[in-house]
Amino acid sequence: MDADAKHKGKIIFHIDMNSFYASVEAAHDPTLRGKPLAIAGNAEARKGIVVTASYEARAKGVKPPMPLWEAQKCCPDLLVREPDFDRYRAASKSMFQLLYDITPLVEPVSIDEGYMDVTDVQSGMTPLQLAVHIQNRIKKELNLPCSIGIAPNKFLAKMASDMKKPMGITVLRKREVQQKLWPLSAIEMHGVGKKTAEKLKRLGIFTIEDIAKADPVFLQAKFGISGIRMHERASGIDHRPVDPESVAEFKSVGNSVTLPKDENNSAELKKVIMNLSDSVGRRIRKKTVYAGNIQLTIRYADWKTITRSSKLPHPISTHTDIFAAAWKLWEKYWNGEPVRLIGVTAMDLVEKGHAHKQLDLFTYEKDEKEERLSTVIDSLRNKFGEGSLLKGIQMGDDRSAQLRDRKKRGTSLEKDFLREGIFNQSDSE
DNA sequence: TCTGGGGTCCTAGGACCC
DNA sequence: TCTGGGGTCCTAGGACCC
Repeated sequence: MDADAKHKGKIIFHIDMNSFYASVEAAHDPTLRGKPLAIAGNAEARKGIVVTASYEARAKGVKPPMPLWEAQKCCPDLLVREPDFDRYRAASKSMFQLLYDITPLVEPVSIDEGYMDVTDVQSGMTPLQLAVHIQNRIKKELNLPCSIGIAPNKFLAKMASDMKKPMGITVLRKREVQQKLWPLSAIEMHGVGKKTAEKLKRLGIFTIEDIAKADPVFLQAKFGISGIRMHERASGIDHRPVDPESVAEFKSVGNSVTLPKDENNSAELKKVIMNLSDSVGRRIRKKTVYAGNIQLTIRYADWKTITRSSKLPHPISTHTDIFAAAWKLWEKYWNGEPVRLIGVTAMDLVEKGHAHKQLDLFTYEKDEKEERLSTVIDSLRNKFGEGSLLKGIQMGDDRSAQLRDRKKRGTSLEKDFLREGIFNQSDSE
């Protein structure tokens, strides 16, 4: 790379889908179009929170994450749909596929947003024309609206995509930072939330301009490394590259549930922890990683939340092992009071190939067997759905009885599936 | 009628080791 | 007799984002 190229500015896009879940539902069901729509869980199951609101709903004051009853109060004709994540994942996949058509330098950030580094894209178009082209394709082919920010780095691109919604395209040049960014209040800065904004106010800092003009040493003293970062970002500086690999680098995989009612029945709670362990196990096996650490989250009725984790002697991936670890934490730390939410998270994830390094042969073979059985059961479930096999897994308290049960059900059918080549099918999603 | 579920990153204290 | 000072690992909590 020559000296000129090194100093040449980058061109970064931030693509931000507008009211993504609501827009996907409207694309799917024409009767929802142009109406105030909220995507929210079941209120009876205490999941009645607005996750996404259409712009028509936002105009009436509906704003996630608002309790559904509150949303209905300010918008009586609000249409409500429960989230359909499979549908959103499919739409997301199509959307990113369109972006990959332009360049491989795409970094998905979440289901509905991502960065692109289009510096070296040879399209014969200006960056603005390219953005219009992308926005049009997403609208035409998927019937979904998005906003695009164009800037020399990720932070400014992100701030730019926020400036005009829905269906906006905003260019934010470095030299426009003072005029376009500085007037915004501090909380509008990506990375500054409610708590930090309040603390900034107490320090006499109200706008992004105030942050940029504050002494970075002072900010560091008050906010640590985040203070330095805040100061840089407010000045329009952000050196993070667009990293297409970052999607694959999972740090943790967890599942949690808010229970229909506050629960202190031990048997019920045990079932919940089994289910969570089961689904976390399936998800990490699908990614072919092992967990070196299991974390249990308990939220009590009064909203007080604790997390307890423990590093494992060796990495695990089966339902049985994950449950055993989570249950140990539960027995040690649950204070016996009614519980609102439980979560199980696999952390310290390691690639399959590196997981068994320091194990003796016996443990290794035992693990391989268990894991193979888990994989068989995963396949059976994919094929026949939940239910038939789940019973066997969830009922027994005795671990070896469970294993025998799984083995009996698994191995007899394992051959059939090998014959059908089900293990060679690649996972969708 | 309070307040979902999936994550990442940072901080801070204690244990432990040299 | 009045006791340093790093460095690393582990754990818990909290801020923030979508």
